[in-house]
Amino acid sequence: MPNILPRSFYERDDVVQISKDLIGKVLCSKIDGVYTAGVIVETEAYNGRTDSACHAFPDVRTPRTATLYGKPGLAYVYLCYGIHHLFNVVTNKEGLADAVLIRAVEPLEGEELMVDRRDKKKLAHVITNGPGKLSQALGITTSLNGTDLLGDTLTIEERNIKISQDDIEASKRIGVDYAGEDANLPWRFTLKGSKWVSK
DNA sequence: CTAACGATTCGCT
DNA sequence: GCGAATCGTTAGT
Repeated sequence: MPNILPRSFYERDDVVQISKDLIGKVLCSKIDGVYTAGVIVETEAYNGRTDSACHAFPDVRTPRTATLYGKPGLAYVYLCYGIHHLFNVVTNKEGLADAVLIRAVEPLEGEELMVDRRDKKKLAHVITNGPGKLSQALGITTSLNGTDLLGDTLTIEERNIKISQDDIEASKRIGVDYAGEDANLPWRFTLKGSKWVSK
């Protein structure tokens, strides 16, 4: 029996804390009947009310951001640069647009399928060390936007991988320079020493 | 309806 | 290191 994280995990009001807690958890996908999974090693926090790097800032509802305002534990997937599917987890209470971007995972199950989806020959860090890359490796596309992570297509599970708080490193977020002051917030979290994080 | 642009990646120099 | 690829979303005409 998989140990799926409960809704209450996502419903907490501190999106930064949730981002840290997600390091070491396992992201699983079952697409077209095939299963892949990876350990989350890199995340970023986005706050819809105080953070100008967030799509929903300053608390604007648009067709795209509707998912961010949905209930905690939903997947928010959107297309970036017309090419890349980026995967986020919706957190906080319904009506509050907070989310955690998953930026990198360490392949755990279905490695061959991930390599295949990425059109590569063998397993290497380039397979999943970026938000667009891991989405492709796990088979995540915008058609999964709004999927409940407590269902059976996409889940995040606790597999008792021990992560010490000392092993989590905070740094500036990537690719959000346009956000001015908020671009300097130390809201990116990586697993220290992991070769699977993005550069 | 039109135009500008992005929470990126990849290939070439 | 630099620039193109590529298209949905958004805001403005």
